[in-house]
Amino acid sequence: MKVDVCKTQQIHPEILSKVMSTLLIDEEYEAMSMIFKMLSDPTRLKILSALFVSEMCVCDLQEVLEVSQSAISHQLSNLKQTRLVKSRKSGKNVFYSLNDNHIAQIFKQTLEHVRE
Amino acid sequence: MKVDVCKTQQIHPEILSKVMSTLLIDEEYEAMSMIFKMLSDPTRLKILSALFVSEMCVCDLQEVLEVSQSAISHQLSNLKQTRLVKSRKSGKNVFYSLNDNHIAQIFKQTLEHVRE
DNA sequence: ACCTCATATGAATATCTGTTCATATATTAA
DNA sequence: TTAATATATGAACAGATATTCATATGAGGT
Repeated sequence: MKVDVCKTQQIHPEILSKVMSTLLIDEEYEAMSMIFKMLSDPTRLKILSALFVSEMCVCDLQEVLEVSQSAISHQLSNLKQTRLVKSRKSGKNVFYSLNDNHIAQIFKQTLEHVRE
Repeated sequence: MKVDVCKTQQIHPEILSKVMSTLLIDEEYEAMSMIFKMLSDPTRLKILSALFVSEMCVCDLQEVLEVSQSAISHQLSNLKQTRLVKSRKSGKNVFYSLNDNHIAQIFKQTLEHVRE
């Protein structure tokens, strides 16, 4: 049985120590991956990019996206739980809006990349 | 059976048209979500943040991360297929490095957000 | 040629994710 | 109160994903 361990160990000690010293703590990687996960679905991306323009109620979002009301509600729930959006009630409607300044920048930067 | 369609339609026509005109094409959302998906896993994030510092061979990466060689190889393969990293062979080693300038910026921006 | 080390890869598996369907809740109008 | 609209939500299901395990490939060293 082959053991899954690098035998040589530390082929490049200088690089290793340099890299080790710049690594983040696990909690930071977890937190970042959570945000990226929220951005990794086209439906949620569309919702967010709509909200960049204006706050919107679910019904309006339904007109803009081509997705069922239920699917939109579920995704809004995800976005809210991770604090990317917030909501306010007004009569029968619930209006959602961005809860995060950084997201638009991250979005923009990635769009630039994609368009290259 | 309840039909999943908003009856009122266009509660806020001004907002709707404004939002519609700024929406991207589906291919762009797909492409962006692909990139974010690559950033949405802690193992891949660690790999990328190590590569920000220096190119590295798989064996070195294994020292830095606490993940099996196989898992690292699989993830490097994913990162390579989506063009986030590139590789070069040197003897028994394969060195991986970043293939994308934007990624570091996106990473940095998200880290700032997380640390707020 | 043989052995060893570094890396890759296919299959299997467990977990996670997004959508749908059905239904619940809540607000307003009649 | 009853009906209708807007939104939320739980369960079920299909598809995606990350890891592991076993093994394959490939390059050097002896």
